Amino acid sequence: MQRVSLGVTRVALSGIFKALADPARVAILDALGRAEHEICVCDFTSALGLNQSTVSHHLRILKDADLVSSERHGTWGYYSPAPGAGKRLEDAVASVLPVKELV
Amino acid sequence: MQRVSLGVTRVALSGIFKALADPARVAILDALGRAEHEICVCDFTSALGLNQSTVSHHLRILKDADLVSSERHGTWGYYSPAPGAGKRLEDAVASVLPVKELV
DNA sequence: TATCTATATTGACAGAAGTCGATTCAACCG
DNA sequence: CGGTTGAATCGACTTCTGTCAATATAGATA
Repeated sequence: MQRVSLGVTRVALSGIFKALADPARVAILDALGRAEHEICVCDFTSALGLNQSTVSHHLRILKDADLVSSERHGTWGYYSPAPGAGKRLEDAVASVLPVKELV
Repeated sequence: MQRVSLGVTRVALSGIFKALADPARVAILDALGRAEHEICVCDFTSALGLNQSTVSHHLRILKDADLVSSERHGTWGYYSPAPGAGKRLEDAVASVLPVKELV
């Protein structure tokens, strides 16, 4: 029986992945990534076929995970990918990747 | 209100991330990635402080997601990262990454 | 055969997560 | 001021998930 070492930040790591562990949030992030400009909440409710409160809920989870950032213009709330979100995701994946497969 | 396009495979994508959305599974994958050789189930039960059936449960989830592969030697079950798991993970992340941040 | 051992599966339970309706909040406009 | 509108929050409900104890399975060994 060999010794198995446990990484220190596995809870934090799984937290990032948990933020992506829902089809709606993947769709949101994907749309935000492709968009030329910021997207408002109301755009998602129709596109996702979800209630407004549900969309707000998913956006807050993505924001808590620092994957998106929000900005308020009047009564509209606009969302965009958070700065550095890409790098944080890549780092998260790299840390669970098989060592041999790292270049 | 602008049109928002939805990717086709968002359920599949979120499924991959869901497999990583638990600290125990992150630890398992991380350990398998660093290990020189395959690791048997019994190694994880002590390292993770989890019941044997719980470890089996997590391993099955990882296997269903094609992230690990298993092999049986006698009564022992040995696990290792599935071939191509790294690439699949990288592709999954790339598909939700902000386009601008892709090199 | 019987028995032991490592793993897989099943059943049950508590807590987490997704969803919606209703309400509240904040900014705009009469 | 009051009313409207887009978004956030709250409350309730259902479904999903992680966990363990108990049982079943597969292989080794006597």
